[in-house]
Amino acid sequence: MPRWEHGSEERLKQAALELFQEQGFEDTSAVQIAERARVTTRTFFRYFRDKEEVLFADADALKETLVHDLLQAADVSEPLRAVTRTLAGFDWGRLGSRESQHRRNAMIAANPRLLERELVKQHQVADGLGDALRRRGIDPDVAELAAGAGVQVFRTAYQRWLAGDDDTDLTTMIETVLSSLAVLVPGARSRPG
Amino acid sequence: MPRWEHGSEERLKQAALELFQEQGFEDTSAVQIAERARVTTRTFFRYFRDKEEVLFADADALKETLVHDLLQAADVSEPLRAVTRTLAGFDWGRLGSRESQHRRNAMIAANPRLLERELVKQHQVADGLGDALRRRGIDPDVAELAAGAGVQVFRTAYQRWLAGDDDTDLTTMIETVLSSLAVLVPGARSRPG
DNA sequence: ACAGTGATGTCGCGTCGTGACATCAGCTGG
DNA sequence: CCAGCTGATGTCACGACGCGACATCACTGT
Repeated sequence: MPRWEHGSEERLKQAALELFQEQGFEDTSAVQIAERARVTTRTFFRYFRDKEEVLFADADALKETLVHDLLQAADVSEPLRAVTRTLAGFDWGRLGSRESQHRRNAMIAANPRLLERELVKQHQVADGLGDALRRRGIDPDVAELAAGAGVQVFRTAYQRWLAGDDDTDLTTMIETVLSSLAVLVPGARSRPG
Repeated sequence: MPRWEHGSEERLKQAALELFQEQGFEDTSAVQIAERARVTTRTFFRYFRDKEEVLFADADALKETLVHDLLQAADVSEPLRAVTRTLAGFDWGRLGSRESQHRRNAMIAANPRLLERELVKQHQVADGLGDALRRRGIDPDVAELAAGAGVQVFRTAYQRWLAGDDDTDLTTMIETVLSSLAVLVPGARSRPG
């Protein structure tokens, strides 16, 4: 097998993000992206299902990583904590600076179609984590709920971290949000210390 | 203001559901739907944003109802229970027989685009319920988590009810799932009785 | 030199969704 | 009864989307 340059995908992604930044997502067409990357429109759609998918190119790999981490986790006797620990353990800086993640987030929030896609990706992560928990021997219903709630907790913490009013660590943020979940559950008592 | 027949919307909806049933969602075009309803394609898109939206025509009204119910709820001191009670209190039979809801569900599950839309609608319901809780004086973070978790619980219960292996009541199903959530939270003890 | 393979280009097509304007029915005041 | 208004629908044109089918070109190993 030849060592293809595989330059197109990266160039397309780069071109798309630039154009989204310059003129917004809606007002950027696949044709424009392809032109800037010096390929055909057809080629664009070979690499990306649709325009939306460019912004979520890493999501699938991210999911795989998280699932892998959870499968390797030392202790899953408390499923919800195992999930949040897994999410907290990931190096989110790999996805770019907080500033750039913030811009990406704003763009997604501003566009219904992008918001849909984001929810799907999060849902898929939750699904994957739930499946991982089941493979670790957790009861199916509990696994699903733990994964869902865990992702929910993370989402809240992540949004707060993105807002960046204070400089709290993402891990700490997750812990804070998680602890507030305890008061939700009937019969729960707040954690000591 | 004239008493318009307003027949088009209902006819379009009817035609669309028939065609989806007959030949699947993907293989049905807006043109076909419009033809069967004896209107123009343009008219179809005046009533529905897109093909997907036909299957979620009632979702917005449903959300409003649920939000209204939660705002009127007697007791929200336990936010999560308030949410699940609200969801359990709704008359889901209004959305059609369990059989027809099951078919609708299968169709959605089989199509990525429809799945996206469904997640969005559920998310909007959770958003609305979270907002309602906030207006009832619940702490914002707790409100968001309670709404999210509540919808999550409901979704699990609903799926199980749809599957219909046993003939358990939806309300009972919700209660069952909810009780299993308790074991998730660190420091929680299971409910007595 | 040759055939094989994978990325890309080319062409054509049906669908999607919308803006702009025309039309037609019914109602409303004179 | 006419004129004018209003809201639903039709008509037309258009750009964007996404994909199937096939051609082409670069590079590979033998």
